[in-house]
Amino acid sequence: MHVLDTLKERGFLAQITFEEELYEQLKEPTIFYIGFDPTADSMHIGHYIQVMAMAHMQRAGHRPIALMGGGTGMVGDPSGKADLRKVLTPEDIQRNVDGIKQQMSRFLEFGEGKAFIVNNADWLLQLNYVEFLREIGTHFSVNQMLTAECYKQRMEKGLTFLEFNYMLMQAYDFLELFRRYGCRLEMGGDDQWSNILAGADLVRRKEREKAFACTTKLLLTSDGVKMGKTVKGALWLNPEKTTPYEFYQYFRNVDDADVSNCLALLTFLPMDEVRRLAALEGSEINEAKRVLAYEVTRLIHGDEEADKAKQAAEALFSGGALAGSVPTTTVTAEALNEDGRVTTLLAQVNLAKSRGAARKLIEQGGVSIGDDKITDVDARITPDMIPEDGLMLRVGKKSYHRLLLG
RNA sequence: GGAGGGGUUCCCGAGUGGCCAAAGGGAGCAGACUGUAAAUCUGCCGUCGCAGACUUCGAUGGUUCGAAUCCAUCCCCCUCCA
Repeated sequence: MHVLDTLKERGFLAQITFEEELYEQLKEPTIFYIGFDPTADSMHIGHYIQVMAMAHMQRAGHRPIALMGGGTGMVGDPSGKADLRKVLTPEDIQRNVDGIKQQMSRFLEFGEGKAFIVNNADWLLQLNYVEFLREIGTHFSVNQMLTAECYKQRMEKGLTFLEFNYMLMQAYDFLELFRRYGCRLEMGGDDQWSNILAGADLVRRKEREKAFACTTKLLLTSDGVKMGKTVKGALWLNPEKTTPYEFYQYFRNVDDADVSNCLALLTFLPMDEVRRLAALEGSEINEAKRVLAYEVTRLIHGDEEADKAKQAAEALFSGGALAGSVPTTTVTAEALNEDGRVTTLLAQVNLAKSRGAARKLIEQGGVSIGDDKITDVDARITPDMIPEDGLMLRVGKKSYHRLLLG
């Protein structure tokens, strides 16, 4: 199956340039790239979808370049953004690049003739302003740029010249990657369409060679909101930022309408299987959600963590035995004797933001100890209440924390 | 550079001297109902908290018994003109 058809079938593709020609091009091994801004030391779920697209491409015999935006990061992409990004130090960027590369290596093969990483700081930071204007600037029409969708929002709010240049820099990246490595295709999120298109155009104009652009759909919920937002912020791939259990639960709880899309985009399950699972109705769709949550967790955190998360979830929600992956805190008898109030403990283990918040949760009937709902705001936990295998604190239906006596 | 209009709690947006921790909506959290879903209904929703206390309305000063609201200066944004 042609890789474009694979990507289409799974719902990755949003826009493509010269579709026919690109089909032909991809019949041969092709070097392509996707850019990532190394603004954090971990990817989140939005990046992950890009990496999945890269993985599909690599499996089809193409060679991925992951471009780190160490240089463009110093300017900041204004597309859809409200504020300037802060400038990162070279050390920050290196650390972030390392973190991201490590996460990517689960999905991409790096090495000789395989995927590789480059940083656009290597060429962008030493550009000469006048030379750049004369070589690149002449190819951009301000009139056209101003009509680009990605600047629309900023045209109403205000756009600085600094950010206005972002498009030129990103376009220049493509040209540079073409010159250095013969890269012919840039992929990216659909919000990058204008920027990506500008790059492909630039290569065609400067080099009179074929260059292509295609964008992937953004991971949106069926309401059109960006997916991957949690109480704590983004849904990160780094287990220290988002635990495998939280990660599992996020997908276990997706909206019915989003199951099909997530399965296709975020897992490698064959499409026949995806269609079968997505067709399940009523409460049966929970089966599909279990598969989704398990598969995605497994791909990102490995079999072992996925098993733990799954077991923990099943144990908690079907009232079975305690499992290993629930967040746990060990408390001493002395500490409990001194202040064993439930409000204090909830705040301590982060199930509630503060004692005041904990108090409100209890007042609303949202807190349980073991299987008993608490109604008394001043309830206490004493050392003898904690059994050998721990005492389960619960807020709402989905947040658990186990107390051990130590 | 000139003229006018703005900056309010996570977001949108009311509030023009005490009744304002600040309407309304959205988001979020909790409860009921469910399928660990959605929709709906209910409660919470600045911080810490038993009461109560403390800090917010672009910034800094001032007027006043009392300011998000009045005055001065400054910063930022928008519109029109140059």
